[in-house]
Amino acid sequence: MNKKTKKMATIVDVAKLSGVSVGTVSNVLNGTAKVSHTTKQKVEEAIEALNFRPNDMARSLRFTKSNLIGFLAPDINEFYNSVAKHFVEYAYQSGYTVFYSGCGYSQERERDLIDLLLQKRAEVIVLIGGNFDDEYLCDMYNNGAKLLLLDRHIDNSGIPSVEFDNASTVRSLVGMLKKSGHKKIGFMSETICMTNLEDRYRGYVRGIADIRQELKDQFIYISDELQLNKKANAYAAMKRLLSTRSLDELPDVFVVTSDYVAVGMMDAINEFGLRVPEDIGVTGFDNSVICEYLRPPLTTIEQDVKKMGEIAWNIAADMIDDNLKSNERILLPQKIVIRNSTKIKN
Amino acid sequence: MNKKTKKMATIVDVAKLSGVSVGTVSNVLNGTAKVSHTTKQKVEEAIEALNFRPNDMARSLRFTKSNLIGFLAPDINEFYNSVAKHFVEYAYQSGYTVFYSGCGYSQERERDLIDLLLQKRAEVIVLIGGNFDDEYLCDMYNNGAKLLLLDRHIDNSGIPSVEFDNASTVRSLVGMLKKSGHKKIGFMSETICMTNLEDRYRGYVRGIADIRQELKDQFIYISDELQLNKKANAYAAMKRLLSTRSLDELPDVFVVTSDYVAVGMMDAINEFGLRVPEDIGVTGFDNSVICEYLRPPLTTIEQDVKKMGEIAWNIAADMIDDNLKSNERILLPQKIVIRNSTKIKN
DNA sequence: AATGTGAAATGAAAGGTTTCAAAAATGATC
DNA sequence: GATCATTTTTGAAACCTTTCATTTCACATT
Repeated sequence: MNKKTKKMATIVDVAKLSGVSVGTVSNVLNGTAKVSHTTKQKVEEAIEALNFRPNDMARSLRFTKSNLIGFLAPDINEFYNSVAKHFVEYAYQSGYTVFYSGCGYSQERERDLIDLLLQKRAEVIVLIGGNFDDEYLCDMYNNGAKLLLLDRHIDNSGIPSVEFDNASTVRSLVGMLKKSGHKKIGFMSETICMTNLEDRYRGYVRGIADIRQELKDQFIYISDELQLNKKANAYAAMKRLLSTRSLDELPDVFVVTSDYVAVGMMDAINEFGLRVPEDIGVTGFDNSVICEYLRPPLTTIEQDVKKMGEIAWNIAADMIDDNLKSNERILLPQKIVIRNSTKIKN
Repeated sequence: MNKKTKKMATIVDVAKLSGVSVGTVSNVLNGTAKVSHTTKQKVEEAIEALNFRPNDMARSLRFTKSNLIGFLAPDINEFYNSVAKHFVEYAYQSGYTVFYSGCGYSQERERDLIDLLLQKRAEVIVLIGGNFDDEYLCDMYNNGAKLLLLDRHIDNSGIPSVEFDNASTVRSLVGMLKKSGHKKIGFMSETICMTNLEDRYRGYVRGIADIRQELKDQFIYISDELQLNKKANAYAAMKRLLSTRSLDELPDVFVVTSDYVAVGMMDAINEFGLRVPEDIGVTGFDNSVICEYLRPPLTTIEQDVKKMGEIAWNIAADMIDDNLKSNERILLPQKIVIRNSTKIKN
């Protein structure tokens, strides 16, 4: 039994059925002008009878206003979801609809979606994380597109952004690790393809300087294999490290730029019969749900996703009203969550 | 420095700038008719110069086709996200845009969003899980709205659905638990407010019958406090159970309808100095990422979210084409993932 | 030079709304 | 019942596309 597409009633149908003009129907719909009680009733009955709902495309066209916000992430994952969730909440309360989509880490897809959003006349496009095509973005921006960057920025582009203060946080993390008994502090990250990773690395470098140590190449492990499938690839990478080097050639703690990379590393460390944190400590990034359930629980960096969502919306709202005071660049603090995957200060 | 909203160029602007008619511009845009090489070039230059992008609202209006699919979930969480992600992937490949949103567990919000989607003339509205207002849904459906239910169904409504075979799976889970040495099998769930929970409960009842046991009220714990904040509330509930009853008045294993409820329970059990699974075993539902990292790792039910996304899209596509053969109701198998939170058969 | 042909370009209508100036209806007043 | 003031209602224009029946153009044939 097929379900046939029935064309929805239009305002004209409603007008005909209730015997008034379309203008009047529109008026009762939007309360834009006084309508006599009896007329109003007739119209409402007709609307009910025809199950009429105003066509949003026609309305938006008429208003030249889409009420649409785009929210693009490289992927649908825990961190991006939480930010999106809060952002959407605020937007919803202000009567905006958010189109939230991942891009599957494909630059082509990203451009496709931005284009789609531009065609849909999205009023702001929010881009969180990822390695979008900077040049394309600047082009769009200079052509009048309203862009907002989250968890990344583009130097000298004028595009507003909301970020976490990765550099400062990692810098203090290094100091904290030193204080709690770690001697040789390493760094493990996927390829530095985003500004947040740049900042984390910069923070590491500063932190090492703070504690008067030399930056040692062999303590720094950066690889693009960690970009996708973080856990499995980190596991493999760590196994490789452990089998080619002796313990004292290795750091006794790693600052790691992702919780899931940390998880993979811990798996490998355990498999070699070594202990976390006594032999090698590990930290993560994001404070994902798993962190507290790992054995040992993972020391990590918590980011206030709700705050980010809220501030992002405030800026977006200002952009919509052409009310953005300046080319905002906002830095949000992070929080170091100390658990047992690193030595505890004694 | 404010960024002013600049009105985007229209097809008329392009036509003017390139000195041709709008019809011609449209033709080069869509390749709908032959356009001479020189004209085409002129038009393309103008498009480039004006950074023109066709207005999607106007197009959709003209076509009376939105290319939009709604995908509504009660909340943005791991399970719903994964299904949505795969669904979106397929939809994208077919040129459809998916509006994915959570409803914050509010029925009012659900209706609001369905209404919005109807106004946007979404071609299909997919509803996953949750306790949507059945009557409202049936009304909409009978008025011609194209609805697709995921992970739930409505009896005799004719609304197509894709579900997991919860009843069968839980039934065999009970059998398996018995075989591996558990004697007293309990059931813990949030209030049975969705058909998937009903089915899980039904499976439990059948499973108990299979192993020739009586259904015991005191082994069945169903409470609406487990609906939100699952982990924390399950922890509290389990603590209450453990402090008011002796071990032999309690089941020696619980079939639990959610991973996070199981997590909370395990926390409480540990706090009482009891062991999982020796004293009390626990199972979960969904195979969330945390499951394998819990100590002990959690026995749970894995659901093939990719398959569900794929089938859902196929049905949605058929609905769009008025091609749905019958009032489909599809049942997908689940997989029991045995880990150490339950005794292992010896 | 007139005719015929096929290719290219045009322009008005349609899609569903809202707006607003103008028209119509109502009611009060003399 | 004519006039004026007020309240309701109307209907066409506008928003930006696409479509398609016509028109125009360029060129070849007689």
